[in-house]
Amino acid sequence: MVLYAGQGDAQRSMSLLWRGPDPASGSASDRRPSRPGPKQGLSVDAIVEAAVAVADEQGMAALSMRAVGQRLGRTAMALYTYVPSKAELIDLMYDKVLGELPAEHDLSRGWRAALTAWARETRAFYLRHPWVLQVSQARPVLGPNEFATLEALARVLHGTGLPAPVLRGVIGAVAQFVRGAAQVVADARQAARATGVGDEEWWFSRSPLLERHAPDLARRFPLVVWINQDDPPAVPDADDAPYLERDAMHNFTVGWEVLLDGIEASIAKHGGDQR
Amino acid sequence: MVLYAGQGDAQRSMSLLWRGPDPASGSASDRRPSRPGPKQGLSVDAIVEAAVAVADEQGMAALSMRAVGQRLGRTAMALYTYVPSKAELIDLMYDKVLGELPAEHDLSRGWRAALTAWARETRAFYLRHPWVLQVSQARPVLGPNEFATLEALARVLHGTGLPAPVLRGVIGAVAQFVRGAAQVVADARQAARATGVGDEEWWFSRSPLLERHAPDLARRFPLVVWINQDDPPAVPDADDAPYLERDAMHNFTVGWEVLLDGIEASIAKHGGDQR
DNA sequence: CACCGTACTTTACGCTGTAAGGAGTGGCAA
DNA sequence: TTGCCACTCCTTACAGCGTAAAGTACGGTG
Repeated sequence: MVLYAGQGDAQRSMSLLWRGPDPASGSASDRRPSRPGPKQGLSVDAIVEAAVAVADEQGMAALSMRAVGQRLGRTAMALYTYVPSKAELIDLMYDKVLGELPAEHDLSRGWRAALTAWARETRAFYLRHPWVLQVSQARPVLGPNEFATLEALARVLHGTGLPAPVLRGVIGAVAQFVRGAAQVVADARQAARATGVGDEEWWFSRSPLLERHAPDLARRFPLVVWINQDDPPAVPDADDAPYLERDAMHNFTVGWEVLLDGIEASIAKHGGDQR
Repeated sequence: MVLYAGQGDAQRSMSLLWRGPDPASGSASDRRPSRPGPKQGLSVDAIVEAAVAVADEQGMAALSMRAVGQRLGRTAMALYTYVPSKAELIDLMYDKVLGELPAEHDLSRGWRAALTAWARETRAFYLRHPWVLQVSQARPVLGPNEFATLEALARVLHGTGLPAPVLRGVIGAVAQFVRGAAQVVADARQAARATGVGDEEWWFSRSPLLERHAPDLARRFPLVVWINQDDPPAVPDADDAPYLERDAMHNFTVGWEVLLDGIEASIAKHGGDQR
C-alpha cells in the first residue's frame, strides 16, 4: 500500500483535534514541560477562538491569517508556530464550534418531537456560525465533536428501528435539508451585509427592470407567477423577520413536515420493530 | 422611494441576461450597427463560453479574469469591454448553463416518475458543472433560464393539486435535497483532484491515526459505528463508481424515496384535487 | 558564559479583481 | 484627404491573500 501526500499533515491534524484538556498552552502530547527560548505567548485554543470570532463577525471570506494574528496582537506568521496551515485551523474551528450542539435529546415524546428539536437547534447553530456552511462536506474532519453530533442525531433516529443502510440515507437527507435551508438564509444575510442593500430594496430596484426586459413573464412562466401568488402564512417564530427570511421560515416548516411524513412512511415500509 | 447602490449595475446585468439572439457580437439593444474604432474581436457569448469551460475544467477557484482572457488570447482587462465585472460574468455563466436543463417532462406516468426524472437530470447537471453549486442562492439572477427551470419543476408538481404556499415549500425541499446530494459528490471529486489523493487512500491513511488518538471510538460513539456496520447494497447506476460515490448514490436513492413518500402524504393532507 | 532551540518578525513571491492611463484602429464630418 | 474621437485592447499598479525563507531576540541548559 503506497502512502500518499497529506500523511504528515494528518498526523499533526489528528493530535491537534484530539488533544486533551489544555492546562496552559500547547498540546499535551508533543510538548515538553519546560523548554529553552521565550515563553509561548499564544496557544492553539486562543488562536482557534480568535479565528472563530473573526469568521463569526466578518464571514469566511474575511478569515485570513493576518486578521487572526492581528486580533491576538501578533503577525500572521506567528500562528504557524501553533498550527500547521490555514486548512488545519479551519478543521479545528469546525470541530470546536460543533461542541456547542447538544449531545442528548429528549426522546420521551417520540422521535418526531426529538428530531424537530434537533433540526431547530442545528438551524440556529448554522445561523450563529454561517461560515460552517462553507466547510467542505467531502471528507470528514474526524474530530471528537463531529463524531458526537453524528452520534446525537443517530440516537434520535435509532429508536425508529430502521435498518442501518436506510438510516444512513435518512440521516443524510435530514442533515442536508437543514443545511440547505440555513444556507439560503445565511447567503441572504451575507449579501445584505456585503452590498449594504436589504432584500426588500433589492427586489424593488430589480422588479421594474425585469418588467422592462421581460414584459411577457406571466405568459412565458405562468406557474412561477402562480406559485408566488400570495404571501406565506404567518409563522410563529418569525413575525419580525425580514422579507426573505419569513419566506424561508415558511418553506422550512413545510419542507420539514414533508420530510417527517416521508420518514414515517419509510418506517412503515422497512418495519420499525421498536418504539 | 430611495434607490440604493447596485442599481446601475443591475441595468447592465439585466440587458446582458435578456439580450436577444446574438447575430455577431455585442448586445442587440445598446449596440449600434456600425461604430468607429477597431472591430470587436470578442463577444459576450464567447467570453461566457470560455469562462464556463475554465470553471468546468479547473473549478470555480481557478476561474479568474486572467484565465478566461488567456483562453481567448487576450488579457484580463480586455473582458471589461464586454462584461462589467466578474460578478456579472458569473451570473451570465449560471443562466447560460441552466439552459441545458429540459423545459418539459413527461407527465404521462404520474408526478413521481416525472419528478424522479427531473431529479436525475438535475443531479447530473450539477456534477457536469460543479461550480454552479458555489453560486449564491440568496438572490436570484432573474435570467430567462432560471425562470425556465423553475417553471419546469413547478409544472411537474402542479398536477398534484397542492396549494401554492405548500408547493413552494415542497419545491424548495426537493431542490435543496438534490443540490445537497450533488454537493457532497462534487466536493469529494474536487478534493481528490486538488490533493491527488483518492477517497480510498485518504481513508486508509486516516484510519490508523484515528485508532491511535481515539482508541475508544466504539464505546463513545456506538451508533456511529452501528450505522456504518455494512456496505451499502449495490445501486444499479453506480457499480463502477468509486468508494464514496457509491455510498452517496445509495443515500440519494434512499433519501429520494423518503421525500417522495412525504410529498404523497402532503398531497393526502392538503387535498390533491387533480391527477 | 556560550550554546542553541524556540517565538516571533520581516521580507518576498505569485496569485487575485479591477482602476487608471496609454496606444493603435477606423468610421465619419469637414 | 485630413483630423477627430469613440472604441478595443494593452500595460502598469495597488492592496490583499497563504506561506516559504531568513533574521532577531529570548532564556533554559551545558
